[in-house]
Amino acid sequence: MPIRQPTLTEQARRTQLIGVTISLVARHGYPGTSLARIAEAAGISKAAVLYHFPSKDAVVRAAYASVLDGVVARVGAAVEPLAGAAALEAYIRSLVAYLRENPDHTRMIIEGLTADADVTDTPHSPGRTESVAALVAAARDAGDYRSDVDPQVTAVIINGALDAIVTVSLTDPAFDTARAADELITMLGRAWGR
Amino acid sequence: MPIRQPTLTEQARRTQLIGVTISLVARHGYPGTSLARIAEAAGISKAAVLYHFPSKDAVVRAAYASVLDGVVARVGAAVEPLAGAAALEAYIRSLVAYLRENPDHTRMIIEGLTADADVTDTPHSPGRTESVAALVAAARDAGDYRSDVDPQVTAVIINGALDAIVTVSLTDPAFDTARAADELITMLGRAWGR
DNA sequence: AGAATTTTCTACCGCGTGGTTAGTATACTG
DNA sequence: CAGTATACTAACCACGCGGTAGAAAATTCT
Repeated sequence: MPIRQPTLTEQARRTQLIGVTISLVARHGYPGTSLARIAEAAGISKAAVLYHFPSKDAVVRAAYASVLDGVVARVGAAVEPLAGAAALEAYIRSLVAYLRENPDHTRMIIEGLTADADVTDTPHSPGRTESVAALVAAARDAGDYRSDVDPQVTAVIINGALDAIVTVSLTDPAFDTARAADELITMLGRAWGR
Repeated sequence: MPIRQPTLTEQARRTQLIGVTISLVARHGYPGTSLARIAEAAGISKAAVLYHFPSKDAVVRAAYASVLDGVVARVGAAVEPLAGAAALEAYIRSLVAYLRENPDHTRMIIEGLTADADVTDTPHSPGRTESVAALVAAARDAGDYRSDVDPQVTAVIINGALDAIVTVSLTDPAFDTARAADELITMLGRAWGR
């Protein structure tokens, strides 16, 4: 038996630990999420947690990767079948919708992208700006957007606006995120459409 | 002697402590800024720090208030003499310029507005969205912007875009923040101007 | 049933945290 | 010169942190 196949309980525990870690980070932030709290929330001891993961940091990183996978899958599915400006609009709408539906994941991501610049430098998904810039460039090349649009700068603005929309919606549940997304799309259309 | 007037050294120590705290937060983030590190950076003992401030938290809060006062003063001076869309544009440009010139203050502010939602709830300047919304509404009422602009949503988008521009500029010094600010202003003008 | 392995717990370790206490130079003041 | 407020330091405290050691359950395999 050259490879170790994960046991059933192993799999279950890992997903459970990832789950409780996500909600803990959502509730208490990164620094407030200690090994003891993770263990307590999962109903096991600290040592048991470190039996399934090499370190507390690994648990948090696994949880972060998990939520990131989720949002990437959802947004990817929404964007992939489309092209041009429609793809960019699908990105905006699907991202806002997903994060609206999963506030815990949202908290986790927001905490994550402002991770301390201590030893571990930015896990800050490095390709996000580039991905959106590519969508903007595609919309331009498809003839939907003016040729003088700056994909890089526009992408930064779009992502910033999205983060703000989601962040506000966390503290103000009455905030209409779908409407805000539409407003952003309208702005983009008026500014760069042709 | 009903009121205590601060001594000269008292004043000096306080400003010094605030200064080192700002750079510490900028370098190591909020959680990485401990009382011992503040004391060491200032060249005095922990107890001496707590002699001038009631708690470590008070030091950090004072430092945060200090940088906030600075940016408010600068942006306020730039915005005040103007009106309509010009005031909003001055807000955008002066904010970006100030934060570009004071990266340490920027780090501090960015760390601060993502403060842990633990016990201390958001110091997240609550009036920022409202202030910008007021500027947008003023631009609308002055006839510079369409009457169907939504000040609240637009303010959220603007502030988010600004945060993103500043954040990117921190990790990518080559990023042209002034150009990005102009781009944002152009977008706003095309979308809502008349 | 018995052996082997997977999973878990209790107890502990060293460390860094924010904060306190007692004592001590210094300097100003009556 | 005595008295007092200022501005500090060294030592200490309790606590929560991530992580480890070894034994004890639980589970699975033969």
